[in-house]
Amino acid sequence: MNKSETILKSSSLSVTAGRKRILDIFLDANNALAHQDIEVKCSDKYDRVTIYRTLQTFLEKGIIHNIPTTDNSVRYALCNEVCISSGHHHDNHVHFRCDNCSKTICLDDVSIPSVKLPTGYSMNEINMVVSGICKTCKKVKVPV
Amino acid sequence: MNKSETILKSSSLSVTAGRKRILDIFLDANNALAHQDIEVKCSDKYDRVTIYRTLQTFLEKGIIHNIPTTDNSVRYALCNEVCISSGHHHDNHVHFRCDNCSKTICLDDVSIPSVKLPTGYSMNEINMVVSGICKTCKKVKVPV
DNA sequence: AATAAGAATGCAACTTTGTTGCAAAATACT
DNA sequence: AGTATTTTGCAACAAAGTTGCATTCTTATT
Repeated sequence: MNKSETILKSSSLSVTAGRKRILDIFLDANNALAHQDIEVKCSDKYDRVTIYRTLQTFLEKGIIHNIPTTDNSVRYALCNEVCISSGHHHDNHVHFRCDNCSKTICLDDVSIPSVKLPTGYSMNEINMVVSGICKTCKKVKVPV
Repeated sequence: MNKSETILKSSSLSVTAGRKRILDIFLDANNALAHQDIEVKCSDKYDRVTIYRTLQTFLEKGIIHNIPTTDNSVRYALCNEVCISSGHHHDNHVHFRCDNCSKTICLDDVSIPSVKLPTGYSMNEINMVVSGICKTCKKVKVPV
């Protein structure tokens, strides 16, 4: 039993070829993916609608989490083990979006600092997205 | 000369009825607005396309800034005075999204704490969105 | 292993959202 | 006021997302 299958079972989801494929795409990716990215990789085999529904299901089960963007293309990334097993989100890490290659990645080791909200506000989730130049692009494009 | 007109002129934009109207909508609003919100309020008078182009222009001129979301509906909010006059963004405040009323607001007084990125990453912008229950909703829905 | 119940998928049709080119209208400049 | 320049609205289109339903696949049970 491979990894994707294990994850699906532990989330009490039925194991289907489509779900395994999409999950594998996430497992292979080293960055967050938009719906479109996934569609490009497997729309020949699986319907667009299936991809929408699968992402929705994965979100609900806490297999993936979404990362807000300012360009109307929400990105999704695998949750870490703790998150998946507990069934709800413990994503307390910062996300990084590269201005050059446009990739979005989870900075699993950088946790979101706490903030104090004004009186009357109660906090549920925090999201933090930093943009800039990523490690890989910095190496390539040596600043003048 | 009213406020919207002043802002447009100081951003060296030609003053048109549509731009004034959209800017007034922002000035009246106490929360961030999605394209859709604006469309609802004035699509009878101004074309959808005009709204898209106007928001784009306002963004470029630094009159508004956008707030990332996880629901594919980017929201826009007025920038503060400093930001508008300087022509580029100094939005260093936290945004709050209420899970109950879905309104997104700028917490102008809460500034985004700094984070240390891993070696090799350089920072450009930071975005922070906190979700939870806002002041107004808290008052209304007394927790059991 | 066969089967039946339930879940997931694909398809079609549709709605909503966003984009582009171009002619008409409005604005700003002198 | 007249003209160059911008902005707008329209039309047509492209892309993104949703819904209902019939078919296929999974899973649990015998």
